[in-house]
Amino acid sequence: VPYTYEHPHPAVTVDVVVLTFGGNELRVLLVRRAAAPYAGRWALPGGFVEIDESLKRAAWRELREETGVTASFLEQLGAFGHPDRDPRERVITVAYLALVPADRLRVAPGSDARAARLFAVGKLPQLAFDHAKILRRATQRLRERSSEIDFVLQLMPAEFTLTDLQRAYEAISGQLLDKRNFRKRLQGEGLVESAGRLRRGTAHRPAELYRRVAAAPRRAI
Amino acid sequence: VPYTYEHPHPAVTVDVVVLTFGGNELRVLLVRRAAAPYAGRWALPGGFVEIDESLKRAAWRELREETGVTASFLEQLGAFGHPDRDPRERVITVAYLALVPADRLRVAPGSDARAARLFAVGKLPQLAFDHAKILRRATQRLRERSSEIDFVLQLMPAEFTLTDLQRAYEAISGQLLDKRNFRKRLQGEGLVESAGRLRRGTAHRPAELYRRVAAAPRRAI
DNA sequence: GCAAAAGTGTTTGAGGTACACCCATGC
DNA sequence: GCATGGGTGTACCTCAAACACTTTTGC
Repeated sequence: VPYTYEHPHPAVTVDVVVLTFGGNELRVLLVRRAAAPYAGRWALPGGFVEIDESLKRAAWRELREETGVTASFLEQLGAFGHPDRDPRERVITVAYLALVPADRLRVAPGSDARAARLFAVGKLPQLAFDHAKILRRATQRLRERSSEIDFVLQLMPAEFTLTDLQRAYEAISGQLLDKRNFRKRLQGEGLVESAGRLRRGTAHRPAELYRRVAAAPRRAI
Repeated sequence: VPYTYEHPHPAVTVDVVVLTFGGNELRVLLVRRAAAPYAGRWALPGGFVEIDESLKRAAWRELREETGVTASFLEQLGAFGHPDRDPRERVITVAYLALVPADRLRVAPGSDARAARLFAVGKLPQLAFDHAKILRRATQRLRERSSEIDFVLQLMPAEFTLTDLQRAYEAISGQLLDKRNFRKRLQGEGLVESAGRLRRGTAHRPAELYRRVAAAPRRAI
């Protein structure tokens, strides 16, 4: 069934930058393209927006189809619409940033049997389309907002040590922090709480495990 | 000439939130819709993206067509794509924020003879589509970034007094500032310079006029 | 001379930054 | 017992906020 319009219409897609933190570095989820254009290249997961679904819902659906994950955090980065960013036809994409804790991310390619993998943000292969540009925007946004502690907390697994959290901060902001100052800052926020357990099995003093505080208690006036 | 596609394609528009400052309040440029839907309602200036122009260029073109102005500042706010935000067909819009100095804005409706007017952001008529939501996003963005002084400077005319500038700040941020602290802050930035003239004709001591410093001198490392 | 806005420095407090040592565990 | 990262408190410094009086003009 062909669809006809009086004026030319662009196609609209969503692309999702899925970031997580593991192995002491920031990682992004990429899928390998099977079809042309850019067959064989790595790309951000994404796809066409259905005609009756909202943009955010489309991003959420694509994310689930490709990763089986419901992101704890999903925010729009903006629209990218350079006229020849796709060689087939005019395609405008709306990019989203998803933050996913490492332990909730099962990189099992979804319905379409494409390869999917995590890459360290520092060591990327060449990407399809303008996805490198989109990814730069995503990491920039993350850096800008990394001072909001609960932003970075979205990347942490269910239980983590304060040193784990500090490493994530340092990787994102690109600068080293003082351990005592970092912990002092955390105390004031009340966004983490002790899990009451220790991480055993290390060749040194075991670290206390923490978890996110469930519902961010909004401060009253 | 009809255009046909295998899958349904949404229409894509740009809408521009043109903000300026005058009469001691923040103002937005609106146009009155001639045609259905929402005929007679006020709306943000905007229109369809041509098939071979970039999003920013489309925003820039629409802005010029409606106001005859080349904005000194134009930044994307994001995409708005709720499935039934337009009753005709699925329309996804990419919203832009434009900041224009009051003295450069000639509200002369462009080629299409629609009425165009400035409205105080505090006293708006009912708007077409989801434009109220887009406008809220715009003023929020402005507020968030009003701490960057050159952001607010984009709203000022060629020559202004320091009190004018302070009033603009206060209207945007919604809180009153201390005159001496405000001026102290400005000195450190080096973003304004004296125009060497005074604003005469007031019933009190005349104020010194200032202007923006031309090219923002990026600080060296 | 009176009303009205312009212009100008100092003090204080809060928050951020720098910094060093003992502790608990595995091997 | 030694190597390794975990955990803790204080001094200083910088920047933001509070605050009042004199000056210049038009009428």
